[in-house]
Amino acid sequence: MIATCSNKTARILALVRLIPEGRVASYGQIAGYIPGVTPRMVGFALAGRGATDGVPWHRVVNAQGGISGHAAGAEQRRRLLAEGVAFDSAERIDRRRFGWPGPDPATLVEMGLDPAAAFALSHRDQ
DNA sequence: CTTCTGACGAAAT
DNA sequence: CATTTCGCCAGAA
Repeated sequence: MIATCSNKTARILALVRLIPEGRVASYGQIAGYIPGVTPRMVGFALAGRGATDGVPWHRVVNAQGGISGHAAGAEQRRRLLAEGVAFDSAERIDRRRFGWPGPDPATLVEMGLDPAAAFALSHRDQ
């Protein structure tokens, strides 16, 4: 039950929390599910709170499937490898294999979000 | 109250 | 492929 999601930050974290083990999502992808939220806000949400509390922050990478230059980058990479996520020679993750398809439409509705957004999102990426 | 700053993305050029 | 521009939350000092 996800209530009191007035804050965009809370919704972002809630969404990140849904990413299953062995899969990754991009900042932009997460932002895409929540109207009014930009990829930057996703980054801010994770950085500002040190969201290590039940939130799999390491499963959020940039649009290129890589880890941006941040302090916990090394640990992030290590955690992903431990989950079976592979990096190519350019230190990038193949989103066709490890990318998170997104949450179930029902879950989005439950969170007060629009499933159509997810549809548009999956339609965009290639 | 103000100012600073912090894990990004996409389109245009 | 490199560089620029805009988008505009939230917590700390």
